[in-house]
Amino acid sequence: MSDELISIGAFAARVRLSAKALRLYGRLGLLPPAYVDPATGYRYYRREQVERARTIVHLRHLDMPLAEVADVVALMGHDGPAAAERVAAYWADVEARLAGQRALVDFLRARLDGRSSLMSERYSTETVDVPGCTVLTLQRHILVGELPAWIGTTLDRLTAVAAEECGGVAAAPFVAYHSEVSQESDGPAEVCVPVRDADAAREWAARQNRAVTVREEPARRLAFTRITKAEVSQPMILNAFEAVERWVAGQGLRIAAPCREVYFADWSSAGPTDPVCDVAYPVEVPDEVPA
Amino acid sequence: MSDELISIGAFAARVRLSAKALRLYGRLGLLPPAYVDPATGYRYYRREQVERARTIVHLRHLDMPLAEVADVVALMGHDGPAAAERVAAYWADVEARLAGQRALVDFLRARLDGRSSLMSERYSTETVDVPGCTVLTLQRHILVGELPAWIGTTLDRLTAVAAEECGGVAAAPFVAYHSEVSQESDGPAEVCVPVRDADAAREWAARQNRAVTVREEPARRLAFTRITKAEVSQPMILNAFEAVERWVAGQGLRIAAPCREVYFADWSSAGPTDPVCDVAYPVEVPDEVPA
DNA sequence: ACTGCGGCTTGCCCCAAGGGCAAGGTCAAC
DNA sequence: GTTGACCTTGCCCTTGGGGCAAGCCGCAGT
Repeated sequence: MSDELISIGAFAARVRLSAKALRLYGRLGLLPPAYVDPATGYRYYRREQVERARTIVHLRHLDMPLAEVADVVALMGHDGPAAAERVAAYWADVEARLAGQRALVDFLRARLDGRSSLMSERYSTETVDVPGCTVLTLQRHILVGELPAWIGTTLDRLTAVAAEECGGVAAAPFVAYHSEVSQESDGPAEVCVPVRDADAAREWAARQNRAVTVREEPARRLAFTRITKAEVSQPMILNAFEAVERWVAGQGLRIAAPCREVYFADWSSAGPTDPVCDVAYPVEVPDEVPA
Repeated sequence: MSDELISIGAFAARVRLSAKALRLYGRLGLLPPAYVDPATGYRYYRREQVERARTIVHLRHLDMPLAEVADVVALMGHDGPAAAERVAAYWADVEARLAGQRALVDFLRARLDGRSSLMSERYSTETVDVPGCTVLTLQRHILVGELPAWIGTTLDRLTAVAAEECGGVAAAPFVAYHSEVSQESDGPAEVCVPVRDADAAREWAARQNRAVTVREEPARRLAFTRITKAEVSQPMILNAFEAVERWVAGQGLRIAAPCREVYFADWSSAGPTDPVCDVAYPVEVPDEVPA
């Protein structure tokens, strides 16, 4: 009762796929034909393969990549619940990405509508000169979704190292957004913690042979605006960056280095309306410019 | 103050794009450099272009295709609210697609979990022989999202034509899912309305020169299960199709033609729990098979 | 002025997930 | 035996870039 072979066209119609897609899935081992005529190369399928094919179709309708589809259908054969969980995990990722995109839609609509001109008045900007220092840094390419978590854990780690090995934290830690030239979705971000004992830091870094490096951060003049914990989130924080940038342009100043977020307060003990962070752009100091 | 030219690398860092992407956007006219050195081909941008570039970046983060991004930024210059509305419309489309995918996730998880084996008992399947008839048909490639609306309006139109021009509706209208060989996302669907006066139908169709055609539908033996109005929706209806298919396979029968939905009740007056539709597969009649 | 290094240019090939078409071999019905 | 529908492989096309090579360019140090 199951020994009937179905040609690729008939099978394609049954599972609502194109023959081309079936050939692709066969090549990838995702859904190999039950039998291939060695003389003619004709592919033949069996009725039992319909279920697997339909599952693949459904997963593709969720825009799941074929590589992940392959994992799910491999699981499906012997561990249905695990396969179901894999699908759930995939979809949770999608929903998470979507939450960010939804916020971005609101932000963009407001901006395009011209309503954001009101917002720029909320961000009062001023400048401050900060001395140079030695910083412990960790840099990484990262997507917006993981940024907050990564910043949190990395700040904690580097702060602990600074306290134990480098004479303590010398000033407020900050995150610089380099984005030197390439970016995959969000350019390289760099967590920086100023330390008191530069030599100890360099020694420690040499011993560790890790991604953590030590460098000199020059003295800067920063144009900055202070924001609350609630405002430190995508895409709200973009308003702050834009406001500072507009202010800098309006003052006739020039941006000298990548933008940064300076975390001067303790994150975990702050409430949503407490100021915790300065959104800053280093600007050129006139004296620095050669006459 | 705005006459400073920014090299592509510096500009890329400012707006968090790759130089490659900037070159692409320039070629597409989306964000052409303010100046291109005719001798060296070097591209230079201006600070004023940062806003446009950032908008493009945000729109791309929404996975908006560049062609549509081009429309939005073109609008942005002179009609902000229109641009904002375009973004809103785009996002509404995304959310609509997502609603369907969410339902599909639930369906798939249940199926992979093995919970759907219980469901197959809900669908009691039987067979019925229906006589051949002449049908007025309209066929179209369509995506799942538009299916219900298209079926509704097309059924109404063809039913009206059948009543006025073809001696009336001879039997329950149905929708056949051909999916002959190609499908873009959901294969060709065909709305069929049986008519009493075959000759009048053929004449009418010839006069109309439209997409509506007339054909003979042979006598069929249908394996079917009856579902309620609430169950006629993606992806719930898939359970019914699968149940029928399993029943057919279990009986040792063979599917003879594409599956169909037979609408035997008045759609608009039916409540959610009223049966309105038979989900059916034509099966081979043993006598038809040559000895 | 020379030299080096990093930035910039174009051009080519690569990815997913197939669609479309061409040239040719096969199957099944008449 | 022939026709027409079906199947095969192979090639180029899509979107939105990434990566790399070869070769120019600009700026800083000497």
